[in-house]
Amino acid sequence: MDEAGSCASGGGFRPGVDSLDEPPNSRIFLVISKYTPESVLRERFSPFGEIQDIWVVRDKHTKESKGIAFVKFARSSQACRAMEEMHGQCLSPNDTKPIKVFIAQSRSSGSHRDVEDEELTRIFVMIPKSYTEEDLREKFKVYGDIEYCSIIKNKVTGESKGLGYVRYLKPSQAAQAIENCDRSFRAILAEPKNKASESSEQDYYSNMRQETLGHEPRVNMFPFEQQSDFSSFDKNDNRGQEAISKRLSVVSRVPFTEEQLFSIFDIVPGLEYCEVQRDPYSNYGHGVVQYFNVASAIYAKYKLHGFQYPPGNRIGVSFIDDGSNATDLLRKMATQMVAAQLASMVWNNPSQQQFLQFGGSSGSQLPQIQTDVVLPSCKKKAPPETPVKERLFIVFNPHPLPLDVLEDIF
DNA sequence: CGACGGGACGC
DNA sequence: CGACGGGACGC
Repeated sequence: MDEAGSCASGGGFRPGVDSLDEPPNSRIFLVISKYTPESVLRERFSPFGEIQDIWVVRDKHTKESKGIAFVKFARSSQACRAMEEMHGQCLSPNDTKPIKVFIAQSRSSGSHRDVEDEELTRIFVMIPKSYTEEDLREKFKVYGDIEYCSIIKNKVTGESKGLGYVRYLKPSQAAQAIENCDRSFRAILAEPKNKASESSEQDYYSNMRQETLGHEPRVNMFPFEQQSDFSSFDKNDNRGQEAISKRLSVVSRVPFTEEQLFSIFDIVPGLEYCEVQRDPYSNYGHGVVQYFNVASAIYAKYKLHGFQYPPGNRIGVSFIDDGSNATDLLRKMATQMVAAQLASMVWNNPSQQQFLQFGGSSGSQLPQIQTDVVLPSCKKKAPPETPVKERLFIVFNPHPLPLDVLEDIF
């Protein structure tokens, strides 16, 4: 019997009953080479925790691997850490493609959509009514980097309803909070607030492409006139509890270099500096960028949070609380000032114009698209019949950036 | 007598 | 492109 593999943790795991996803989000879904055997998976994934089951999916008749697998861990935090560290890795030196790792959809859900970090990083807790956001942060910061805390309050009296949210940067941090915080908090993963925007964000990229399809690159015309496009500010608004600052935290499932980070965030004028933070315990890309002013940072956050870089991989952008808490009024003012400031900054900055003209010119400098870039959502790639010259805006070696995406950013 | 269980975000 | 087997039974 395969005792070790299928029945560990004191008889807690019983194949047959639907303990496949107990506790929730403790199983990962892998896209691997067809030639990777189970033994390699066991070897590479056991460091993250107690493996309860490994299953390489095979064709029923030919028994050939379909290049996908499931690994069930005892705890969600183990599965999350395995995902964070192994996504994009090569399991063997002669593998041509890096693997993909996602939290598996629960078997009952029936969906095969990739589970996004958005759904795995926010927890919902019950707290004493006396708690402030700062109290909440103090209690939960031991489990990881908190993006923001919020408390549900009576809208008129302002009194707490004893319910709160904590958003972490990484899924494993939220999972650890749920697993390890005092039971009295009744911590669970929060349901994503807006289901609608979730599905629309899924097509964010392709929608943008459609809007601008057929346009010639307009390197000398910036669509600053249509400033009503700031509707995107509301979409990601965190209801006042996020800190506003010049500093932004950037996370990604795919690691990035300092040069890549710079290239992305230098799109928004006013970038002061950026740095990548090397986390030895995670393969996640993690970085910090700082702008000269709050307005640029706000603009960068709301334009680049959820931005796909490389295509198919969403980066997460959040403010780093530097203590200089901005009030709602300041936030609104800053938001309104952003446009005007940006306009002048762009026009006054020769390198920015040069940057655009360079991108809009010829296809002579097209680099190869790197094959080691993990693209979780391949369906979002440009259709092959589209002329490459019109589709790609090559500034970000090694990752090309579609021009329409750039247009939208500006 | 004596302390369980509940739970959702201003568009 | 890349999503679901195997094994077997108690209040």
